[in-house]
Amino acid sequence: MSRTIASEIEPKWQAAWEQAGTFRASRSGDKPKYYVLEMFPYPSGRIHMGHVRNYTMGDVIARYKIATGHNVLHPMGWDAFGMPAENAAMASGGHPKDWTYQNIADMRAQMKPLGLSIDWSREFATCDPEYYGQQQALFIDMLAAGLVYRKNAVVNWDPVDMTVLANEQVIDGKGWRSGADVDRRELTQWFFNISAYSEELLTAIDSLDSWPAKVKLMQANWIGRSRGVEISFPLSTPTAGLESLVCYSTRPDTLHGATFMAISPDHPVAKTLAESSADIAAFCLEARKGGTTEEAIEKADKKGFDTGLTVRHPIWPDRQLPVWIANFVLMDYGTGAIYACPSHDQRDLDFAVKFGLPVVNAFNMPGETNVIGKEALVPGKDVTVEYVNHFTGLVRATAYDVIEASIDWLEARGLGKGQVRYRLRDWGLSRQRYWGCPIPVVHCENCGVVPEKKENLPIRLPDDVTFDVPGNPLDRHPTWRNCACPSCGKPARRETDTMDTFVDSSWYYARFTAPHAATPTVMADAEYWMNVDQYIGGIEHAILHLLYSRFFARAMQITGHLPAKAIEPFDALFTQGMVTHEIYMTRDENGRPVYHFPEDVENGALKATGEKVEIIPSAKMSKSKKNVVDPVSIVTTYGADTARWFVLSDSPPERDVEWTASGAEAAAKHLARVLRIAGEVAAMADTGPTAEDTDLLRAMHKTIHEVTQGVESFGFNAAIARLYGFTNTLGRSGAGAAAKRQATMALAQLMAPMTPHLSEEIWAMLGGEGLIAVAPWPKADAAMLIDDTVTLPIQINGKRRSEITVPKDMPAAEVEKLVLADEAVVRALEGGAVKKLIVVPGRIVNVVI
RNA sequence: GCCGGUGUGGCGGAAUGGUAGACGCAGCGGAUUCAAAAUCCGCCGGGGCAACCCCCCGUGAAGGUUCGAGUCCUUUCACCGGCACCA
Repeated sequence: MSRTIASEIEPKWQAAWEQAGTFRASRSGDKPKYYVLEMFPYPSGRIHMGHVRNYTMGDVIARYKIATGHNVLHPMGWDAFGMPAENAAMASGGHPKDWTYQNIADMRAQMKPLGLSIDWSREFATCDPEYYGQQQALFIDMLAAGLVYRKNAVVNWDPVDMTVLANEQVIDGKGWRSGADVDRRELTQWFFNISAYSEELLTAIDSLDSWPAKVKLMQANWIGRSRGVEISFPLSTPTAGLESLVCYSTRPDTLHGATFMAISPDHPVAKTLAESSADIAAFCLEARKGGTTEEAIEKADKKGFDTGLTVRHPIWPDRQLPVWIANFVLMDYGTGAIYACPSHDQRDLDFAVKFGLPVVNAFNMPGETNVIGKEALVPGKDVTVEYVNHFTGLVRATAYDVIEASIDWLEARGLGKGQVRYRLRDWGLSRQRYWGCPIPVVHCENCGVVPEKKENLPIRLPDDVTFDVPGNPLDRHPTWRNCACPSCGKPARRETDTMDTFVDSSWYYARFTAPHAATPTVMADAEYWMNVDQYIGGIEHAILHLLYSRFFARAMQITGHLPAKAIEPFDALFTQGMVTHEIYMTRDENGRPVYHFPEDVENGALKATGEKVEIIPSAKMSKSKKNVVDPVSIVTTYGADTARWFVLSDSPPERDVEWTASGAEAAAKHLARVLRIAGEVAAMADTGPTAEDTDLLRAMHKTIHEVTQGVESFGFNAAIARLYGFTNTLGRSGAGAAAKRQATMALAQLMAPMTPHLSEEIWAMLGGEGLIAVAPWPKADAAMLIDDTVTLPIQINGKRRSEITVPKDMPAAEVEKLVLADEAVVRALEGGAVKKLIVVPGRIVNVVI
């Protein structure tokens, strides 16, 4: 049966939708628009179960919205630039372009049998010149609007591959590909000034009502607003043209405990001192090393160098604090200099202990001499602290109030300046890579950096490149770099950096509204289709992709490419869980793990040899662990509807779902059963109504109500449970042919978003009009949702002891009488009195004795 | 370290403060069959009872609010996720 569904029914209906243009979106009609979007895939060449789950969820929403009278836009594209294509080219000698487009063709062919309601006419890949040319236009507009700039930045440089590496590509200080020691090199790079929008991006989070709280929190933490104060400490000897060291502190209340200053090895003072001192130069070089990876930071020892300089404490002029260069002070946060208060900051304390610097407890009451041990004293912001604040005089307040009072006190005396700072940095977009969108600027000896003329766009990637030598092929291409200056016309050189691929995915949602336009967007289309009503994707994009997209929506508004209402591009966001699977493992003769594909294992043993396998609990499907199930083989074996039904059924969509062979089998069986029941109903002779008609129709209306609620609230697993229940009812019902036919057609409709092919088949079998894909969603009759009688549980002292069945509108007084006459109640009372009797109409009764 | 989330049968998971365990998987029993597959029917948290009834216990742990708590509050444990030498 499932073979039939897979091989005959599914292709038939896919062809029918295709022919009818069912999912072609157009900006017309008086229906409300609805834009549903799933995060577009990277064309790796194979779809995986995670894709199936993601796109199925979007498809359920899209199909449900079509049925409820919306004009739906549901597009699909390819996030097609990026390193894997270049790596493949380096490994196999092919071309990234061929590799990518072949993968797209393969994946599209794997995706189409899923029966998704996608408007394929809007498909594009970000590596299409038509797309990246418009991205270049956008870049030029952003450059003109001051949203992009160039500056020197310290980057991870792989000297073998001759490229910049992202932090996560540096492992133990070595390049992940080359294994070479990574340098920290200062290069001129392009940046989006996203940090200028820190406050805006932070406060606007509040408006994202239909985003998961978790994602909003992660974004807020990433932006990392902090309130503090800038304080100047006069230097004993002016250095690097500076009279004093400025530091930023969020804890000015601890100023009394300041015992030394620490500056970053990259601080101008440190750099100046390094020029005249080989020791300092050596120290700074050493301190800068250590890499930027997480482990490296975790393990990093405190390193320090006493410069011999001192600064004067701004409040107590008799105190001179030594200035140290310290490896734990970062140049790109705050001012690159800190005053250290070891008593109230763990890092400062660790440093002080290591280098024998004094520790003064700023929170001591007069006369108290509380000594700080190995742990710094750090009160919570809401905790009331009791101590003499040595300058403001506040004695007992929350730490938060003390900090605010300290800032005010310092400001009033001109000693400090209250400040708000953010963790968010500007977004470096330059990549020394071939397979990305060329940055459309030209370097001219006369005119400097000049944006390319828009009529010259797209600046295409040259096809004739080689990957046999490391480095950026654009850099060493014989002719590509040569061009005429757009401003003066003299010979000039192109920028050879390409854009971070996150740029490509930061505006594709807008491009889908007019995917083939000669401008980045068309205002009328954007005005009509934006915003994305429902965006669906993995939690792994909670921060960067979504933050960048929010920034781009603002940038595109400033540059006139999006309407004001699209300032937040995604009205609702849903982050779905992963598809997981058990891992099957044996060990080789050396005890090393050997993993096995699920299809090679049966009943806990290898099919081939019968050797028992170790079963490791379910984890994210991964090729290296071989715990993968190929959607293509599932679709071939069981059909797309089975795969769709299963990935929706077992777990709530935001959680992980474990793929099991028995679960997939069960899904296939169930769908076959529904088809069988429908066949029986279709073949039923009309015998007239029976006594069971009403029961069946009541169940139908309840199911309509509950499934509708489930789909509306992303409760797909609960909706499917209701559909199972209704199928059981239908299968056992002795209702007449007409009622059964009605119930079966409703079942098909309710299942249609999840199992569209099967539903079309049943719809046609029972004489439904047109395609079920466009049939109006069934409505629950409110009157049919309420039974004539209700069964009320009777609790005695809060424990269920009995129940009574009464007419639905029986007055409470009469219910009480019946309850008091109930056998279980009488027995429990033993002739005693009822203390209290609670009747919740239509719900429950509680007898308190 | 800071911020957040989640803990319910053998398993995945249901449950607007109102009958805990819907629905599915696995398991057990039965029907059908020469037999199997497929299908259909039934049972299925733990304990007490010969047994239906019935009684006791049960949503990580301990308290609390309430007629009534998986759900609300306090404390606590475990696991998961995000951020992090961010001053």
